[in-house]
Amino acid sequence: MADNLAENGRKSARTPKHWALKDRLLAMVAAAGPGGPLPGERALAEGFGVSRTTVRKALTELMAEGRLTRVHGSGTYVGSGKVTQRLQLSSYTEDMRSHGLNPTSSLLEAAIEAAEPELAALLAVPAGADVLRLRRLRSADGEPMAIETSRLPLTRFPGLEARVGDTSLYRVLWEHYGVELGHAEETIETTLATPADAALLGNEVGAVMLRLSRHSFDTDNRPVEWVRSVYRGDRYKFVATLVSPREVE
Amino acid sequence: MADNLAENGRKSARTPKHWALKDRLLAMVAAAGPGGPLPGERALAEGFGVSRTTVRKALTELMAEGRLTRVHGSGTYVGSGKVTQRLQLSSYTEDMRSHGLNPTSSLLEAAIEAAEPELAALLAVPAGADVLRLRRLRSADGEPMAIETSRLPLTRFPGLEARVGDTSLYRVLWEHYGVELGHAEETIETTLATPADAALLGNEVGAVMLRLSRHSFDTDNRPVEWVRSVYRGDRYKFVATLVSPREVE
DNA sequence: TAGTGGTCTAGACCACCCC
DNA sequence: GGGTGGTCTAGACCACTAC
Repeated sequence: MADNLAENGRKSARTPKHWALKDRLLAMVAAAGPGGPLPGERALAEGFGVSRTTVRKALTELMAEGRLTRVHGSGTYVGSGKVTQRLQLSSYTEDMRSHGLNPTSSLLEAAIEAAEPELAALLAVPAGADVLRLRRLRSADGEPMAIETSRLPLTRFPGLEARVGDTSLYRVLWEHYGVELGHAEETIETTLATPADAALLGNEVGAVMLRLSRHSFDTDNRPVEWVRSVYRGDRYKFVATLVSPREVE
Repeated sequence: MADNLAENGRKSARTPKHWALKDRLLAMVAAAGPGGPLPGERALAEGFGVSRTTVRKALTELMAEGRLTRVHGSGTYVGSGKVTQRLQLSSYTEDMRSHGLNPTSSLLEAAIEAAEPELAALLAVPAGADVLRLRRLRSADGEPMAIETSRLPLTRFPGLEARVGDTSLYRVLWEHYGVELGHAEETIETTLATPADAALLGNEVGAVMLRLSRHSFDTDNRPVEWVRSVYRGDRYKFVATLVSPREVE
């Protein structure tokens, strides 16, 4: 068996210099240990006999893989690996705590907007209806991790804008409106950090990100929120439990 | 409310030239229409009055976002957007068909290996036990989309290596071994295309990819397979349905 | 063979951090 | 001020495609 190997040699797996460099850099990463510093880019370029551009390309890739972090005026350091977050109907706070991290969340913005037609359809309100837009910066152990923008229909949750603060949004929904989440549709894709993302997350523009879009429904199947989040691709992975259709019933 | 805006101006959202370029390129994309060609990189550089390096950086980002595809000796073309795949215990084939795409799958490799300790633990077999490794290239409408590597315990499925072919693996498991999948744990994260990935997928080395790792169990809760896949980040997004713990019971 | 994208270089200048 | 990362340039050469 195993010899329809799809033309092994022909489309040769060429290894660019920047890719090969990664192995040598990884050795330095191992030597430096967690959080340890690497030599500067100019020193690396000279040491490896390549251009600084090539070194930077290799470093950028290692950063995207979560092996390194770069701090602008300061230096390049060994990264702290990825955190696994479960895709579930629970709060960010609980989730981080279960990983032994200290989660914080700062409200960047809370504003009322008129629903665009698309958003209106998602939230089952008339176009132009009042919608509360919440924008949060999520951090863990002081490091910015994700930016999350939620939209909720104020027609269903009158006065909600005055009740959002540091407490869990889902708790507010339950205690003040008797609403409990039943299910959600969550989409995951890759995206790149915009200048605004990069400024908030201490990232580079164009850094690899994971974009999640969540459409949540209550136990009566009515839409509750529409959330778009970007998570640092070098710090996060997500895990979901899939069940057989027969098991759900 | 809404004025703990986290120092709006200070960490200024600088917009690099390559990022600004994207808007102008996007206009050309809209004009060219689906599949249409863009001018060559040298022409773009001259036209926009920037270096070819900067043009390439912008093009690379647009490619990562699925707006463009580049073909080596040929040119740059308007991309075809992302396909949404549902995270569920179903076959790739069924999933693609439901999107009106014509899925194909070629077996790159089928080999027997001795289970490393980690893999052995995942498959609940003794270390060193025979494991069948299957490597497939998944395509849709002729375009390579994903590389999938599955490992199954041959101790549980004797003779499986002779039964894998073009039929669905899950069908073989059911018809010959009476095994049906019950649930799976699926992890999603970003990664970059290795030289081998790039050669198979017609990609660039370092292109943004989605890595999925699936650990599948049968209806008796015994592990059935361990699968690692890489999907082109510019072509795929995934969607999962989340249910409240109370609903599952 | 001519044109396209893919890789790499050497060097410049800017923005930021730390002393 | 001196060092670090971030951006950009102009140009060279290679690999691949199309003719």
